[in-house]
Amino acid sequence: MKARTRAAGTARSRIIRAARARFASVGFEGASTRQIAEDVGVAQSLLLYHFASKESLWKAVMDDLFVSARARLDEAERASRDATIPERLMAVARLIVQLAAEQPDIHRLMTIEGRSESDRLRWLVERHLRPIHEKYITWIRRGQRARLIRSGDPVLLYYSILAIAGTTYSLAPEIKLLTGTTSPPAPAAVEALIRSLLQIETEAP
Amino acid sequence: MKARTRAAGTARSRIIRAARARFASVGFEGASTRQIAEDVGVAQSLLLYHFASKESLWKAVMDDLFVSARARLDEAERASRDATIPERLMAVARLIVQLAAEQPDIHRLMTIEGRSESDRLRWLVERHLRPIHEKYITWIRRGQRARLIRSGDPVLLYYSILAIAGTTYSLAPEIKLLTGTTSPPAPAAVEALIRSLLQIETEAP
DNA sequence: GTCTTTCCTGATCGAATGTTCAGGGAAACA
DNA sequence: TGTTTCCCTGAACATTCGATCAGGAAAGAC
Repeated sequence: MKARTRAAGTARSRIIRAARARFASVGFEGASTRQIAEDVGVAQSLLLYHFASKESLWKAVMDDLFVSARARLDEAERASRDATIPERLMAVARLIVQLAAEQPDIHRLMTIEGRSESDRLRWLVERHLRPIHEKYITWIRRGQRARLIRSGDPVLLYYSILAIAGTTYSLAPEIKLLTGTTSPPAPAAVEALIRSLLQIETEAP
Repeated sequence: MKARTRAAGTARSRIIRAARARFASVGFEGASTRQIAEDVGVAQSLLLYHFASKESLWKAVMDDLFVSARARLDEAERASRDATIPERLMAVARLIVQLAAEQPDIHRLMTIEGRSESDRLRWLVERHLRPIHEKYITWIRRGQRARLIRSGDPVLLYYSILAIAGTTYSLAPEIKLLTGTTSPPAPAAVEALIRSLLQIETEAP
């Protein structure tokens, strides 16, 4: 039956999607494979058939996340190829805000893992984070040399961009409880904030 | 014996300190009472003698954290009583950065809890967050009316301050792995960034 | 048809989870 | 000197954890 094959084919990806949500909300240690399996509606042993271990599942979640994110980042870079460095950086920042708004899980997963020097963090840094981060930190440095971006530690500036973009959407539940606001800020507002932060002049019309 | 009484007196607070570290690094669900007890060097059943349950322990950790934080915030407010609104806000921001640098656990705990609408988050919002946040969001609004602070959603601005101050120090392990830098940015640098964000003019000398 | 491969389930393992409880031992009070 | 109160421990509880394994059902190859 074709439906069987298709259901089997999607089972793996549905597991990844459910696992991402669980890992993002309760962390790696807090998430249970049984819970994830129940979310998907399959047997718990199926998770360990598709992924050798809980840790393998976590890595698969991260790979899935970053493969698509990096593809879109590359696209944003190509599209802004002819712009100035600060505007290229803003193009990337815009996409980061957009990604954070679409999938707040990304920032949640990152902030959960980034706080203790674990083997998982080491894996994540070497496999995904370093290639991305180092490039944009270099961009910031170049923009600063040209006096088009505010001075200061480039790493601090870069992580501030991630922080603003991420927390705005990943802390939506907290903000909702606090203010009653159900709709999060528009990406354009967050982007404008980042522009203030970097002290990048708005382009002349 | 006096030493006995004193050791007993500190046992409770040592448990709170160890629990804070565990909750901050692996989250509520991921932390185990046995692990915490082992960190302190006491029997696991002692935790449930001092605190009725794991959740009570978590609440005690949060109370301990916010009682001292709010005391220092009040002090910062009093010390800047005669300044302008933006400068009062910056005085508070300076303290927030300082707190984040001293105890990155605070931001870790908050970002772990703030991402899912749980009973614990509801408790935290009503008991601690609302009284603090609403006040400063009002300050921002007043500063905006006087055109001394950049326009835009006050809640977004407020959470951006928290985000920059917090992630800078709570993601120290990630940044260390990425850059090799062992010493985190100076609080003054982070404060200057927040000033840019809010577009608050530096005081004339 | 049979054979092989792939996907998936149920039962089960030892270890670890939060919680309960009976009781020990030191200090405080009578 | 008893007696009560307060810290604290060790054993035990049922439940849940990640992981293993035998085997079944479906699809494709021959």
